[in-house]
Amino acid sequence: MTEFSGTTDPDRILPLLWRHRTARPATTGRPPRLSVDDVVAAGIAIADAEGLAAASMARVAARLGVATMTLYTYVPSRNDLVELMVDDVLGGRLLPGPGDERPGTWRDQILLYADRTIAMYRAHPWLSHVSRVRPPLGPGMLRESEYVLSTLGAVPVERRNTAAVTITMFVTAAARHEGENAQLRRDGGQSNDAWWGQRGQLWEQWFDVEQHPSMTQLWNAGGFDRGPDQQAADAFAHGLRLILDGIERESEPQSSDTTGLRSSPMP
Amino acid sequence: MTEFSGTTDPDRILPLLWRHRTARPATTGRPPRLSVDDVVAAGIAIADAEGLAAASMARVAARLGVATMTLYTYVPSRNDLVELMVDDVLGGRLLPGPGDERPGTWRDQILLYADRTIAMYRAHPWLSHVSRVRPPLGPGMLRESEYVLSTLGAVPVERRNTAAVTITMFVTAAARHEGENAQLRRDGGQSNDAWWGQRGQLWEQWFDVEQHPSMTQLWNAGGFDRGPDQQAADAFAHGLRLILDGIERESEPQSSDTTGLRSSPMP
DNA sequence: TCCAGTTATCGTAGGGGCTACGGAAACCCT
DNA sequence: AGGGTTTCCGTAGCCCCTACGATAACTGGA
Repeated sequence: MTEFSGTTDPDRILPLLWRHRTARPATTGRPPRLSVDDVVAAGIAIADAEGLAAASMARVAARLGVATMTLYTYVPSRNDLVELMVDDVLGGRLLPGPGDERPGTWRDQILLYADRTIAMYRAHPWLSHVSRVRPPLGPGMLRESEYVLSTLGAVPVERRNTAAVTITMFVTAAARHEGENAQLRRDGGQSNDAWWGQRGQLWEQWFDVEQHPSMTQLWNAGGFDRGPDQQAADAFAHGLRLILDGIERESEPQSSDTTGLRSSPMP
Repeated sequence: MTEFSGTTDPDRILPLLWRHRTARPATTGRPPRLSVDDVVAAGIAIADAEGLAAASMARVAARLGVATMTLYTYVPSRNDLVELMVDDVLGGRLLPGPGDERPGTWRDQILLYADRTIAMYRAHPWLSHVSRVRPPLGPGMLRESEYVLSTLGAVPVERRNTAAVTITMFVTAAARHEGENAQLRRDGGQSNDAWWGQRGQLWEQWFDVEQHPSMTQLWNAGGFDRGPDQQAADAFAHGLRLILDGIERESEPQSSDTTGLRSSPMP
């Protein structure tokens, strides 16, 4: 199940997210053995390998060779540590910023965003455990917002943000699904297909054909022949295409395709 | 953050999900003080009021007036308890089954599904903490699958399941978002808008205008005037409409709207 | 040299959580 | 009344987060 985050103090977490150097590096006092980046990197490494729950304060500290309580010098709480880990990984997609090279059409730009996001959730499945409703307001998250919006210059401003949020929500949901899948596969040592196979008794022993005629009909027609992972992939590709088609259609000023989103590169 | 579930034994959880009465109610031995339904109901009540984490074995047992370990007579583990809670709540939507009355058009049938699902996540925000990649294979979950598929009779069988999964994934993601929102609002005693307001310093102190031209431009054009909750609602309505439009369009045999999905009621 | 002053390190302890194990309790039937 | 069976639950082990306070390590000035 998913951890959420408790309330965090914006006055503490924002400077951390942006790696604010408190005036000068502080010339007095005992010098630190670690940095915030060290702690975040250790947390990510453990979470990547064994899941977010394994990235406990004790485990992270052990990996860094310090006592558990030492971490609290660098990070206010475990929740804040997770938030830092998330923003770090979000930024790790290296989505093109202003001036950077990028694909020519807005569609390919969105597909780049989608691909990198899915890859990110595959590489860091623990991301799926973190809600993104109130995301970390750090450079990684803002870079995503900027990139997605920058691909939608041809959408009228009144509708542009709705389009961006629609795309972001859909892609994030699909990636989260994929990440949950990867995590379950690793933790249980069992693929999704194997999991379903192990539950074959459902159909013979518990499934009621009378109550589920549409499923039965589709089953007999071979509609479930593709495994659950393929189904999810199909649905993602299909849904994204429908959404992009719709946005494109709604952005055409009249009915022709001489202007508007259709294959318009970034200005 | 989100809890996931560990591996569960299908031979134990499936009979529980379907509330298998082990042959006869067992006439010998000490009679039980509770039922599985009691335990599940208590878990749901606590989770509804205080979140999934609060629904610990100790808290559930206390609410039922028994010792903690007593629960393990009814339920193999806390993970299994959560799975039972989920299937119970999924079934609680009471989506129309075969023969039950339902809206006339497939679109309205899908909207019924979407509305009830969102309402479910609002009423039981803890659902957002549970992955639905390997869902509980109980009556509640199957009822959902049957209903969604039953609305798509006009989609060609080869594409029907993809359409169903696309819709389900999108609606579930939106509902999960809404549930996370409700949970954060309750736990932090703070609305989403208030949360953003509290972080106003982001824009003055940390935000880099040079690096985020598209955001800045849209901000100045009033593109962010609607708060985050309204944006999410807009995106959900918009995305669902685009997906349903696309499915409808792809299901029209030719180009006219005399047959196909367009306003075709269930057979 | 030595001593504040300052910052980092971390041991202890308190409050929760899940659940394996095994003994006690409660009931039916003979 | 006694045996068989099922439920009930106290104990204890292991893990997690973090408040608090004592201690260590370093700088700069006297």
